[in-house]
Amino acid sequence: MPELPEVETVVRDLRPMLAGRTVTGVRQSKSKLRRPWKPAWSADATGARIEGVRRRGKWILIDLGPKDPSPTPPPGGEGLKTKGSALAPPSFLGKGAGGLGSSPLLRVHLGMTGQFTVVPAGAPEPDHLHLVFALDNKKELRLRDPRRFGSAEYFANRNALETEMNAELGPEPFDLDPDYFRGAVRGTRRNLKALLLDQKVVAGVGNIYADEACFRAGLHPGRPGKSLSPDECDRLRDSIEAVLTRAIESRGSTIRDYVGGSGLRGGFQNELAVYGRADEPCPTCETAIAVARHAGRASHYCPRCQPVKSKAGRSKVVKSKNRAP
DNA sequence: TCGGCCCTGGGG
DNA sequence: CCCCAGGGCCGA
Repeated sequence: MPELPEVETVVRDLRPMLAGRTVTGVRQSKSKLRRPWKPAWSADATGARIEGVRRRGKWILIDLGPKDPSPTPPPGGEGLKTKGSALAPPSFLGKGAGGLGSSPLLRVHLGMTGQFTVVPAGAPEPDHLHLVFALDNKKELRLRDPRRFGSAEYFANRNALETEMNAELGPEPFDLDPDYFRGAVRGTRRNLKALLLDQKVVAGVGNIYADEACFRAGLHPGRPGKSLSPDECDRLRDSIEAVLTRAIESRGSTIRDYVGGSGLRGGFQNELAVYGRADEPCPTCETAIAVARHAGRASHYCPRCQPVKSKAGRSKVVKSKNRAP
């Protein structure tokens, strides 16, 4: 479900609702998410003030401040014991010692069907509700995920996690350096679809927007990266940016489960050119949209606007008829 | 590099 | 019943 535009929408929705709030409690369901929320984290997060909400690739990051920011800090400093579970004492690195820059944070991934929303406390509970963060304003932040491919985790050291994530994730699509991108694409025989889905090449693109970007660029998703000209790489880079930007403006695509942070569905599903439109007419030339399998995922493309481009004679001849209109 | 797997639910 | 689905991770 959630690719960059959807995650960005959730983040933008949540930010004003969460910033400055305090987590007053956490509760979880029995069924486990892909990366299980450890019970001890509930105590860690309780009492924390939410400083901000961010996104990195398809990950949601919720920055937490030091616990107990109340106007009357206990003299002993470490006096505050969390209620309930005293398991797994949190071992912070330099936390509280005057802002050493290693505050904790929550990291959430929505997987395929995750929903991360703020609702009034006590609102009817849907099924597949996995985590609930109670807030100090009679609202709660809920993580629901039917397929349970999503995750929520607590990290004591924000900087350490960011370093780790930056080692595993490529650049954000809006910061793509043309030279970097040309090199990443032209330096491999992997096809475009696989490249775009690889979070290490570009962070945040998923199946929907990979197909949409290839369409906008007029490139067949099965093309090997090394077969692209520098110019085609630039076109692809521009297309990625354009598609994601437009999708964010429409609050993402709701194929089935996706909703933003306030529970609203997206709108970009109505503007998709090829994704999910097998056999329907290409918006540009009316040719029936085709589906193929690349990198284990379905690729949707227009056989005419996105030719396989037989360079130097092999492969199939795509051009045959004179014209279609 | 790729297939399989992790899950649940919806559609044919 | 079977197959499919926005993602990521693991091992062959």
